[in-house]
Amino acid sequence: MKDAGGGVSTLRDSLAAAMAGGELSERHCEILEAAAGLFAERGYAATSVRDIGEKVGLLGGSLYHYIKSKEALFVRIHDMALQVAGDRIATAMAGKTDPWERLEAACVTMLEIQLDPHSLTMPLMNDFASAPPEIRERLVAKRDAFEAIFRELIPGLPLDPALDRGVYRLLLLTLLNNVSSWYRQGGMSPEDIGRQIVRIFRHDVKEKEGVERVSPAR
Amino acid sequence: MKDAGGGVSTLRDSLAAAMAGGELSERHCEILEAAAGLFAERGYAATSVRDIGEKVGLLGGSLYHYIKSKEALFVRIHDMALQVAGDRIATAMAGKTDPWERLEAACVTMLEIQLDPHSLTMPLMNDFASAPPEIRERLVAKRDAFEAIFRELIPGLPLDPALDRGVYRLLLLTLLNNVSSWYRQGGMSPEDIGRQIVRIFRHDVKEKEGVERVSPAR
DNA sequence: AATCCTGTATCAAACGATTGTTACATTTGG
DNA sequence: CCAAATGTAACAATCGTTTGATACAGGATT
Repeated sequence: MKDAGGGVSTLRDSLAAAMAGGELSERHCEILEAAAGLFAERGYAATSVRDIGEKVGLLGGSLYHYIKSKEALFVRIHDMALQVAGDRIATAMAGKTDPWERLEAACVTMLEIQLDPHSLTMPLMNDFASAPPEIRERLVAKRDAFEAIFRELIPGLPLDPALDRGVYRLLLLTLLNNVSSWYRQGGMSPEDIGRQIVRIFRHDVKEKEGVERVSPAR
Repeated sequence: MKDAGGGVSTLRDSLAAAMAGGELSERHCEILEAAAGLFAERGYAATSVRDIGEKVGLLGGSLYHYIKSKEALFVRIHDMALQVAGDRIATAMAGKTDPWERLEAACVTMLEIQLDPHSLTMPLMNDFASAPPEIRERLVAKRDAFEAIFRELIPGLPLDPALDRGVYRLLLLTLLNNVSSWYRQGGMSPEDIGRQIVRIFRHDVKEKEGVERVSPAR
């Protein structure tokens, strides 16, 4: 797999790195990871601190020597997940120049992250609903920053002008964020699904006849 | 009596009809409607019975002369919303024969339902996560039945064979179900968005030249 | 070597708040 | 005056969180 420079490719990797750097104890890692899984699985409101504790073999109250609050824990996980995802997508796109290829790389990578059962991270990108309004603000802001990747990617596409680029971007992101709701292992691979999505979303501008155009790769 | 040809078009209408039919008291209606709004807004786990009571001007406990339990309330709302949506989409498609037109009618109608601030209904179609596992089963089953509309619609499309019809359907439904997460009033209309979606998803099979093709035998 | 000290990690138990729910009393309208 | 509608008040459970005690490690002191 791609291991570019710093090579952080999953939440777990990121946690391991932070651990090696001495910023995080092993237990701290376990807790973040367990919490990430539960939040992703059942949502913020439906996940109790005691649930998280049980998953790492601690009492609920014992977690508070590692976390400041449940909210802070959630926010932290969310931030880390976005960071990891952003980095990984960026490195996946690096090198590619063809706009559609770049888009495909971004989509496939995003799906690989979200659908990897071991990375248990990003499904919480859509859990804003059950989170307290105060932290929701923060989450939305961070996610918007993350989505800047796509905001920069899409203007470069030779897209059929009949399509509104604004909704186009929103629809694509909506899709990438929610495939996790029906994806089951054993069927199509994240890569296959990503390619299908790009195939659906690929509508090249119609080339006018008589206009020379060096067509990119294909 | 619900006449499929005539006019149940929102959850509120459906409630009004049930009220007129004597099946539901007015208060009962208010409660269902308020609950629908809150469930849609914050999810199942993050909505308390007292919240619902407050919205209709009652104490939490007082609701229990109208509902059996919070779970039953949720299931009921979910079922009604699906019923209403199914009926409305069916009537919107009635009459149309062209496959793409039928698809567009279904998509636009689905979005109109989900994005209508007065119908406050269907966003809970994706709130399975925070609902107790027992009722989740039931919800999934009902939703699958609802989605049969699309399962029947898509085989009729003259679709580019490079696209897998299975994921195609899933992706389309994912989109329709989640536009509500970013839709804000004042921008594009639900109809506009629906049309954009169909435009993106429209990939006709390439007709081979010289091959006569009559309407698909079936 | 035995003792003390300090800090971390964990548990046990409880706090007050909130949850879904119920039993009973009270109001209200016909 | 009765029945439906609503309030009052509490139940046990669970929530996030805090407190205080306990166990155990290593380093410093005696």
